[in-house]
Amino acid sequence: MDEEKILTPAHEDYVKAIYMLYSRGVEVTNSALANQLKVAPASATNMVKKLSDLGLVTYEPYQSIALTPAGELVALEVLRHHRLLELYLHDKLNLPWEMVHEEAERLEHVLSEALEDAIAAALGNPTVDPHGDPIPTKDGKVESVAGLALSLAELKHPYTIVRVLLQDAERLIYLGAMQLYPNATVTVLKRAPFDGPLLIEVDGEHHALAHDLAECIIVK
Amino acid sequence: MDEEKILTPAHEDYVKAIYMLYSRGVEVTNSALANQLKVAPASATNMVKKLSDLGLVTYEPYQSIALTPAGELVALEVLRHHRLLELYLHDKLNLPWEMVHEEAERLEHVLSEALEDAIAAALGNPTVDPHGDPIPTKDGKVESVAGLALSLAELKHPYTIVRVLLQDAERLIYLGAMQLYPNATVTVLKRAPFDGPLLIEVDGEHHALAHDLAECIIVK
DNA sequence: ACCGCGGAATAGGCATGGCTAAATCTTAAC
DNA sequence: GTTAAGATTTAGCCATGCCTATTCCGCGGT
Repeated sequence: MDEEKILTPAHEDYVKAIYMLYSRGVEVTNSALANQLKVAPASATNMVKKLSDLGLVTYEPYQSIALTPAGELVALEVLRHHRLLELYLHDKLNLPWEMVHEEAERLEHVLSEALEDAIAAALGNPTVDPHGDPIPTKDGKVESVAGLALSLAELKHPYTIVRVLLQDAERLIYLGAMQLYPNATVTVLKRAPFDGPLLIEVDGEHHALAHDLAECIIVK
Repeated sequence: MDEEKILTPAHEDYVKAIYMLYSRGVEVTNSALANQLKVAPASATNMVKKLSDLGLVTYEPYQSIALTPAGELVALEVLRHHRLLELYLHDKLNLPWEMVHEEAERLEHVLSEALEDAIAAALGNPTVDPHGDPIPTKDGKVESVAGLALSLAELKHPYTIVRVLLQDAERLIYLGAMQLYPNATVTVLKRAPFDGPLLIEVDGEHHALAHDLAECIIVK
């Protein structure tokens, strides 16, 4: 049951996207996938059928999609590549955190086992990437990051940021400008009603933070 | 005259191969290219026509192929990526020299400008890779490496290896086992007639070295 | 139970980048 | 000068992955 390694970057991207949607609690439909990957719905249907033939997903027409154990392993391997690369690019090559995602997006598909190991070793076998996302182990285990969204945090209580659930460069730059990085300490001073912005304090500075951004910041 | 950046990895591979053949003094024909890239001759003809349309090569049916200035720039950029990566993987990630070529072969196509710069900076803007091959500068200049083939070296005279003109892992492992790396000191003790093997001394050890391998080792 | 609407699947195209087989050109031998 | 061998090009095919247009399903409203 193991032929493997005939997977193209496209296969990997789909499997990864399925995993991401699923782990985010979204129902994995072909159109959700298409939307995530910025392709036409028909393209997703097509590829999902191929993944099904490869035994990486279970799929019946008009039903939602799920990864098989084999598919999950593939997803976790790609994710491991991605997050190791993000951390490496950030820590060893000093790329700013808003750049590492898109770089890793391309590099993850051409990373050999040997290079993966070398990178992991150079980083001291780390467990989280620069956004606080956990790095799966080689045998496909991910530790879940405990914490709550900043939007739900107790007022006037200092929290430590453990994770930032964003990839797009613009918003990461914006958060970075306020020093809202993992390990930073942040306090919510006031919360506007009706899901309005939060007044927060980071690094001695006060900022207003939109509610939807606060939902993406996980603290402890 | 500059639209660029619609180049696929395949385009880059062809342009690089044309540059390599040309710089090695081989006449660049479609079949030489096909042979170099391990594709069928017809495939090479096809792609060369596309490169010609892109203005990267000059080509008339049944004639040999040459890079245009634009094509040469592309080739040198790819080569810069390749050799920077080789050096980086070798020096910073401790991959053995026989592995770096094939790793770089895949990575070179997905290296952004920013990452290229970061790598070059991390290495201190080096000029040669682990095989002694010169690294083109960003503006497309290559310094030629002076030296002569070990097969032509004077007897009983110590030389320093400056370059090893091989990529395949097996032979690099073989040379590595004898410590025949760039910067190593080597002395030819005896040369067998009829292009026979050379008796050499490296690192206090005596070895017999086939003539064709000696031709690939450039010393000074 | 029926209808219709929207989401989902199929059909059919297109570009890339390979391939093989057939036709064609070059060249060198007779 | 002809011709045959070998290299080169053309023709036509296939797989990948994307697309648009069309058809089909299934569910909510009546």
